[in-house]
Amino acid sequence: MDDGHIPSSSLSPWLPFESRRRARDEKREAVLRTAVALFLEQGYHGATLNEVARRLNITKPALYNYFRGKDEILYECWSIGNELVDDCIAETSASTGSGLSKLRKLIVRYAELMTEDYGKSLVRFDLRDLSEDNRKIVQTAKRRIDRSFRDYIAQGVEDGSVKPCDAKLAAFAIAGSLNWIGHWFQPGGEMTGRAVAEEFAIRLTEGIATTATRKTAQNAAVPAAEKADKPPRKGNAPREDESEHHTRAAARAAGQSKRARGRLR
Amino acid sequence: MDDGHIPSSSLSPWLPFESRRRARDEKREAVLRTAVALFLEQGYHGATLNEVARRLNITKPALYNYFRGKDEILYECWSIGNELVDDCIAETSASTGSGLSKLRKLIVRYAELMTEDYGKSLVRFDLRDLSEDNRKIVQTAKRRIDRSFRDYIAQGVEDGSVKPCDAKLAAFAIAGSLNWIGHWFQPGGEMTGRAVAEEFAIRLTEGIATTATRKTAQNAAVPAAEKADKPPRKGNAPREDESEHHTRAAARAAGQSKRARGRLR
DNA sequence: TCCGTATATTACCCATGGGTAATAAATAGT
DNA sequence: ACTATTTATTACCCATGGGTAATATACGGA
Repeated sequence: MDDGHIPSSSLSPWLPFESRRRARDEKREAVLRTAVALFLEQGYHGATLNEVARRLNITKPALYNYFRGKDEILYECWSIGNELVDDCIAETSASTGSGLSKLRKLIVRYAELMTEDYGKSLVRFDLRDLSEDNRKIVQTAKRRIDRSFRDYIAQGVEDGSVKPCDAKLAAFAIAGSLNWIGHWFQPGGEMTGRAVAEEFAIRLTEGIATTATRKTAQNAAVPAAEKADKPPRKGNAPREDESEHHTRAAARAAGQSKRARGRLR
Repeated sequence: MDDGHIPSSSLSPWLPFESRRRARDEKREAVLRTAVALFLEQGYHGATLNEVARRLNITKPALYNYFRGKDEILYECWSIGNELVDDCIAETSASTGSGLSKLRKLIVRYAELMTEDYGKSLVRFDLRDLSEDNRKIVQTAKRRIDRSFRDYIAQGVEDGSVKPCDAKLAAFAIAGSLNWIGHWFQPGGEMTGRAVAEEFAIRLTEGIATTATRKTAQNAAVPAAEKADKPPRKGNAPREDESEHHTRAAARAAGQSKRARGRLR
């Protein structure tokens, strides 16, 4: 095909034919930045390592100095996104306030993440393209994220900031809206990622909050806990959560160690 | 690999080695049913035509009697899903009631679709795997779906059944939750597709509805034009949608013609 | 200046799987 | 029964792209 792509020398540590003495990690990250952008642009299967390399002014085999293979690059992209989510969760958990307040904080942060490349990689990449081991790590981490949403909702129900509701379904509904941002948002539109995030934080909690948040008023009349026709479902554990043991620390540690170096000579 | 898959003779018109005299269309549809299931199960790129054929007790080249290639099979799967959505929209548009009422109807139908294979194909398949022409068709259809959501919301704002809000963002939020169902729902869980659909119809409109509707199934919530913030424009009777009935038949017919036969000899 | 290590390049391999040609078997019409 | 048409099979082609081996070049330290 035509090589209509600009070498983008400013983004690549590999200057076309000059001194190449950058640090190793810097190069690794440059590969990932390029890869995640290309994967999002053309799809994992549509993107080739040759193209990744070309955009970095190097050749394909050079990539193997940093990664074991294509699927590992995919995993590393996802892993960075996951670390960013972990940060969101950590910050949110550390904050004080009602369950609703925490939920809103998490929504804002998570939503904004979905407008960025690494955030998108969390929801646009296919688990089945990963190796068995990495797939398990990802699945575990995804459950953890889901659990955070559920926990905040459940917490909100307890402290009265959230109307009684099925935490699981409510979390799915919220996460669905947020994850979808990663599919339709692209920078350069009418709204910034931040604006979308804040709007969503309001919109997605309007339905379940006990307190009105919109100045558009007109709602009022939202009693705290009127209808409890949805009993809490005690002791009916969802079958999908089985191995939640090692969550954050383990996932991160595993990720880090696994992401050590590319080739083992 | 192991061929651990059951021939599922009951689902395939091609009995292992017996009389094969089924009608052509029946076979075409059997291919699509098998393909959509496999694509969802293993991903489009992970699934091979050999495997599709194997599950139907035939061989790969036989598929080419019905389709031009793999990407066309993908498109046809998507196309069936799209017809189902068109039906949802047509039925909803044909109904009378407030914008909110129509929105809820559409949500219920659309959500339930997302729990079925052909519905999932609408949101799980990657547009970039389609040919140029088919991709454009899909994109256009997707915009049409998005427009339906927006229109109902806007209509609801006008007739007072929906709080004033950004119709575009609200539609994205709702569609996101619904589309996400296609990613997490799998039959055999605790809830049926129908139950999820109805719960979502309530939850997703709780935030924007002017009337509180908790757990009253989907009664046609009468807007009750008491809120004078946005006067309900008298003389704006529930828009008499000129019979959309043709939409369904026409779309299906068009679809049929377009996906007439596979090979042109 | 020389050497060892890290990093890049050129030139390959080759498994995979979509797609096709030649051909055989089944089916329908007369 | 004979023939034309449809529909299936066997046996292949081959482009693609991930991955590797051999080798060259740059760098950093003594």
